[in-house]
Amino acid sequence: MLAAMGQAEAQGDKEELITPRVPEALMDSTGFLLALAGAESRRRWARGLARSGLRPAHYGALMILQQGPLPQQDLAQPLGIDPRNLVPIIDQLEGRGLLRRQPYPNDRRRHLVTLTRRGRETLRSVRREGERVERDMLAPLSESEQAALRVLLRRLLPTAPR
Amino acid sequence: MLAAMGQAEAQGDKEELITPRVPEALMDSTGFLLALAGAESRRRWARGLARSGLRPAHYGALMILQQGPLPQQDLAQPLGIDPRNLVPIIDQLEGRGLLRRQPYPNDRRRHLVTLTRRGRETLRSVRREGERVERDMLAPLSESEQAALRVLLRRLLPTAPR
DNA sequence: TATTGTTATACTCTATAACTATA
DNA sequence: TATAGTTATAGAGTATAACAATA
Repeated sequence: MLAAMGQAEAQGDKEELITPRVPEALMDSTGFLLALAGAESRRRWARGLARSGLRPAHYGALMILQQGPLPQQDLAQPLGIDPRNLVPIIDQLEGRGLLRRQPYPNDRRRHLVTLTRRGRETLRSVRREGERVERDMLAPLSESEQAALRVLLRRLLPTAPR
Repeated sequence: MLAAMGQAEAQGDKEELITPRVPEALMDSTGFLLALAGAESRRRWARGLARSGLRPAHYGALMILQQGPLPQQDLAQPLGIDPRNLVPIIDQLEGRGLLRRQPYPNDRRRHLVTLTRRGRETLRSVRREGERVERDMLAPLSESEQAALRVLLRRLLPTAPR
């Protein structure tokens, strides 16, 4: 069935000779599907956050800092953001009073990034929106399928090199 | 266990009081995991293709056109690329002689994009590299897990709105 | 010498608006 | 009136190079 569609390069004789087919070639590539689904997820997230004036990277940073203060390196790494690109993100969040750079105890090179009270409040409301976006995106999958997907992705990610 | 880590905002007394923890909050969000894994996949693809002077979008376009000529709209859609952003991609590929714009039979607005012989040859070699990248990226998963992931992603994607 | 945070910069990606030619 | 392709442009994301302060 897949082999049957061949090259189809010679153009025939009828009208509508080209019907847009499902791109089997790409659909068989898990890597490409991942990139596609990731872009889609990012797009939806960006749209959902736009109202609050935040972008996906801001959201990610706030989410992680929820668990406690971190130096910028340790914040950048799990976000998949390069430390130098994180600088303006932190700047913006600090400018809005959602977090603070503080001195790191025994190492004056580092800054300890800490959520402010206002940052925690903002996060709470923005989180609800994030959950809505996620529910929408994952709607085609059943609960158990969503769980399976999450497990697979978690096993996939830790290996990701910088 | 999760609740036990609390806010940890007050700084204590010992050295190394902050240990970079796994970001549980984000790891529970399938949407964010998707975006992360997608970005990683894209990054690896970009690196692997760099030698041939191609980028992920080029690769995707060539892969799809393998199945036969298409008008630009029908090429853009499955790639998740906006038609206007596809224009320069097609330009570049055409400039390298990997494909051609041709007249579309009964509708002079459209261009039928067709792989050239050289395009097919290039694709063959680039494909091998792509498969290597994918193998690397998916290495943490077993064969059957990779298949499961592919199935889930395929079910997830068709709904994706533009 | 190596590491943390930073700047400057360039290139890619994605999106907003609007135009041309065809239908 | 609507659609396919296109242009111009701006903003966000990502990467290359290099630097200052500190370890």
